[in-house]
Amino acid sequence: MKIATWNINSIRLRKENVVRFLKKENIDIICLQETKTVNEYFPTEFFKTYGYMHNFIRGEKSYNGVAILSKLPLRKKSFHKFCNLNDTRHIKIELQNNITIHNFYVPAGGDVADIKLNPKFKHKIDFIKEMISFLKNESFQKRIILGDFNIAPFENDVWSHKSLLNVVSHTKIETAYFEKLLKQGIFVDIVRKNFKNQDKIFSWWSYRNKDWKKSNRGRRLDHILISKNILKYVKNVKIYKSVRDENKPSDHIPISITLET
DNA sequence: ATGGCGCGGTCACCGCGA
Repeated sequence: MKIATWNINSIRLRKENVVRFLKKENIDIICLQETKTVNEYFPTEFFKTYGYMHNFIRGEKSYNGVAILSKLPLRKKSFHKFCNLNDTRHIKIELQNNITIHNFYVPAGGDVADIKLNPKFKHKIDFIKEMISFLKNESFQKRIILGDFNIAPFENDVWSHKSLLNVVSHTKIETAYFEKLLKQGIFVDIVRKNFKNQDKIFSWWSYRNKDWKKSNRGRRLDHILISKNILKYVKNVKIYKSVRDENKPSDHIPISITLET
């Protein structure tokens, strides 16, 4: 079973890119973020023609939006309204093998890393705090927590640790909460675990660089965390850097894990 | 030190991303 996560930055604009990736990599379940459309405009039927018969889609106009498209049956579809808002930043599904998947789109947090000065940063911090308590309260499930967390947690998850310490996504406030999430949820950062600590790993490169590959000012903002009780099922982890080179790409790239249950 | 680009939409400017 191969599961991927990808911040697609508009599903309507990039549905062909998604299909190309799904076919090439033989993905069973794709979890998308920033779909940026209401459910009625989501290309649900289009993905069914490629075998993704099962889905859980939760979108809104223009902003946010999460979706899970699957070849395998989904059961117990649900979502939680984080920060008591109606924005579309979370869905949860359960598979027939009892593994649950949470798909998250965490708020970006604006420019100023101060909850008193910047309501967007406060929203981000409140969201993560609630994520920690929400996930802690789900007991003893086999879980995969994935999506765009908008946090680059470790030194080699950014192109320059020094330059980004005061930049939202890599501040100590955020990275400490990420580590708290791992600890309290008893989660493994399976992507980081598959690399050496000193390896630079990125999942996002800004559109604003002339040559993203040459400047390589990336960050690892997208994550796949797994509960420790399914660590033994993990057979492979992949990051698809070449996808950033496609025509009209998303600024994020997909990541996948392969499980044998 | 700043700005760079790209998305959707009350659509040519604006809010937002990070």
